[in-house]
Amino acid sequence: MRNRLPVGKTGDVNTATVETPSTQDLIRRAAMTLFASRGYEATTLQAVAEVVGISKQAILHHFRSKEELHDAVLRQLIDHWNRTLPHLLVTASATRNRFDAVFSELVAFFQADPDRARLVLRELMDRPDVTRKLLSDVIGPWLSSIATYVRIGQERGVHRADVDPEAYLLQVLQLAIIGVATADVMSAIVGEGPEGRERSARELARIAHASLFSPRPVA
Amino acid sequence: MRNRLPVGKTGDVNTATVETPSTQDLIRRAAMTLFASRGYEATTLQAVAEVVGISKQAILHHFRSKEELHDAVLRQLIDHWNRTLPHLLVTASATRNRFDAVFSELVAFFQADPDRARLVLRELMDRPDVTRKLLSDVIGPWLSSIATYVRIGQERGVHRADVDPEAYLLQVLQLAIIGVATADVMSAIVGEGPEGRERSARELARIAHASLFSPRPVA
DNA sequence: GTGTGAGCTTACCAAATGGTAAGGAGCGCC
DNA sequence: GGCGCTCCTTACCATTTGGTAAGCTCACAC
Repeated sequence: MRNRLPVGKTGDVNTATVETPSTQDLIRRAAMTLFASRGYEATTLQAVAEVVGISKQAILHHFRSKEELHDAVLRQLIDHWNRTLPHLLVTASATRNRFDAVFSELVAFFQADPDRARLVLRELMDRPDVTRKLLSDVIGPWLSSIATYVRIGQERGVHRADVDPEAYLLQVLQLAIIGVATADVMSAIVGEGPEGRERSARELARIAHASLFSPRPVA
Repeated sequence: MRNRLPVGKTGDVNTATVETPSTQDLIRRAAMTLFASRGYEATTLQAVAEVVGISKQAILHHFRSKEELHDAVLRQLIDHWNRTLPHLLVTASATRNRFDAVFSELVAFFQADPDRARLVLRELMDRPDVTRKLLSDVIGPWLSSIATYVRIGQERGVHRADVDPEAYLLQVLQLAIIGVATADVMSAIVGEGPEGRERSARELARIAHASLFSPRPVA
């Protein structure tokens, strides 16, 4: 028997302190990594089990099926997003240069765990119709909130008049996602190792910025 | 027995005329679609066979293994790219507004068959290390050629000085790819049906343009 | 007509997959 | 001590997977 630490009745909400991660958590994390890097179909329960160091059936004890595990992983990602959102928006209103702050937070969210970007991308490709709704719900509020901000900027002449706020934000979001998801491959073309990634990241920020803000009249 | 048309010795280079597609072609096309939409692992030979309307073993008659089929599909895509490249560059030098022409050609290449974008994206995610080399070889020349063009524009002051040409082009390429690959899902958020796609496409072009060209001094 | 060979089919297989059934080990509770 | 519960294991299973073997059939060369 493993994992018989004083962890409370398993299943109750974590009591905030940093505990030894439960087996469920370990499974979720391993599955996340594997789903993200190999895809759902290509990921076997066996592979997840080996990463965690338990038997395949132990997984099926915690999650009734592979699909339920998949759902759990996804829900965790969404939860994380929703928990990060407020912080992101607070950053937005607190800073002078709001947009750059929000944008770097957005990129940071995915860079903090590239599996997030990869997983989102996989979902977009593997289950377009399901993901469409999901994405609408999850990023919809975020989108219209920031879009409003962009529009205000447009009225003030700070933002380019020809920007389509929603479309623009979606493109930026896509860039952030694919940038992180394929960072290893794509940025390697532009330069070896961290240098390439650095250049890619910088250029990404530059593009997002330059295509939003009105050119300063070089007084 | 099927496909016993006057198709010449199978395997010889197509004699240019529009022929009844060979079974090999049909298999390749079906596989392309399935690989692109479901991924390599999730695509079974059985599924390909059903699309084509033959038995699974017929596929294995034409391609020694699933992997060989995969290679064939990829090679076809690369060939197509290489055949389109010259046309793309000719367009570049023939037009006044070179960049916009090249860019729209690039997008058109993927839009002409969204499976191309999806497949590239899959490769990037599923086999990063293999794809890194491949991509370097395939788009390397294209990249440095256009990068040079961007640099010339920079010297003339037409292009923004702070653009990192290679990094910029890669970002734009990524945007084109993901834009097409996830068009259905993402653009649906911005607007229903073709309207959303229209807005997304326009915004994509705008971003690429605005982040490259120097702001016109609004004389 | 008689090979010859490409194109395809039926029959078959070992391996791996997701999932079920049943049972054991350790803990808290009475 | 016995009960019950969670956690996990071994045993097992039907199905599906990519792939092999062998043979049928038609078109064409001779």
